[in-house]
Amino acid sequence: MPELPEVETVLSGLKQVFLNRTIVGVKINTPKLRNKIPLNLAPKLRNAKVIAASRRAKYMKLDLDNDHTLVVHLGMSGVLRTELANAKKTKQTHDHLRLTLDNGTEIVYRDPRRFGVIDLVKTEEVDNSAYFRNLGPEPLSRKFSAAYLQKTFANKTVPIKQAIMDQKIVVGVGNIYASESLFLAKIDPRRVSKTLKISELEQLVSAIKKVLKHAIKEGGSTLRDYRNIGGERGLFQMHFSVYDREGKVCPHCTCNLKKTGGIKRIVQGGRSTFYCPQKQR
DNA sequence: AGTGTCGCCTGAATGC
DNA sequence: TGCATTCAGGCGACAC
Repeated sequence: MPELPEVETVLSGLKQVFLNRTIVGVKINTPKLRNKIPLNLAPKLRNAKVIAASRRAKYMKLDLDNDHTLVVHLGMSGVLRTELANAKKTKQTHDHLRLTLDNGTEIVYRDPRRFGVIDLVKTEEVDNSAYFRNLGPEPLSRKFSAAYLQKTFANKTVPIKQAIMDQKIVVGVGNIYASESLFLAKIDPRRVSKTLKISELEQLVSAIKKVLKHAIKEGGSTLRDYRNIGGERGLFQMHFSVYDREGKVCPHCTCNLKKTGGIKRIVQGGRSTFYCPQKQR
């Protein structure tokens, strides 16, 4: 669920409450997420101070002052949020982890579908861990360029929509932003990756960067579960051109909706794709 | 090696 | 109203 813009938004909130704070309390309610929360998590977190926080792909990394790094992935339905110590509690059915900081702030990890990850890795080993070892470049870095995609796509027969969601090719782009970026780049999501011309790859790279930056500015997209650390919704869903808009017109549309049927929904790799057959070729 | 399918989980929306 | 079915933003394990 949460893609790069949502994770980036959560991270910036986490930095504000977490950095240079010491964890004084750890409570694990459900150890079984995508992986099991490790047994040494609670003792290692207790009395540790968070000295740095960063994002890689859709993962957050919280570096502690004891040479360990807390790795967090929100999966499909994960929410991290702060609660004041005495605030009225909402239902806690899926609150899997609860951290208490030295100023009384509580941070709760809630994840109904339990596809998320909470793990603890030695800081010096984290970038070589299974989570990070095989990831492609960050989409907002210079390494993610048309030339890079041209090389990477040389023999790729998968549809372009699936290729840009492949975290080995480029990280952070999930189902929503893949559809939105392809619309902005005017590229049909079904196109075989290796058939894209360099000019199209340039459009695509620039569209992905633009869409992600815009979404970060809007605090991400909230369809259902996603919230930032203060419990607020993202706003980028107001700016969707095609995602979740089957049968509607796309922005600046001049076609006859009755004739064309508007935005189309198809399934690729088991996931919904939305696109405009008139504008995307 | 590259590609396609399945399953992990729960909850909300939809259909009968 | 109640029950069954479908779908959801991710990702890794498989089989071919």
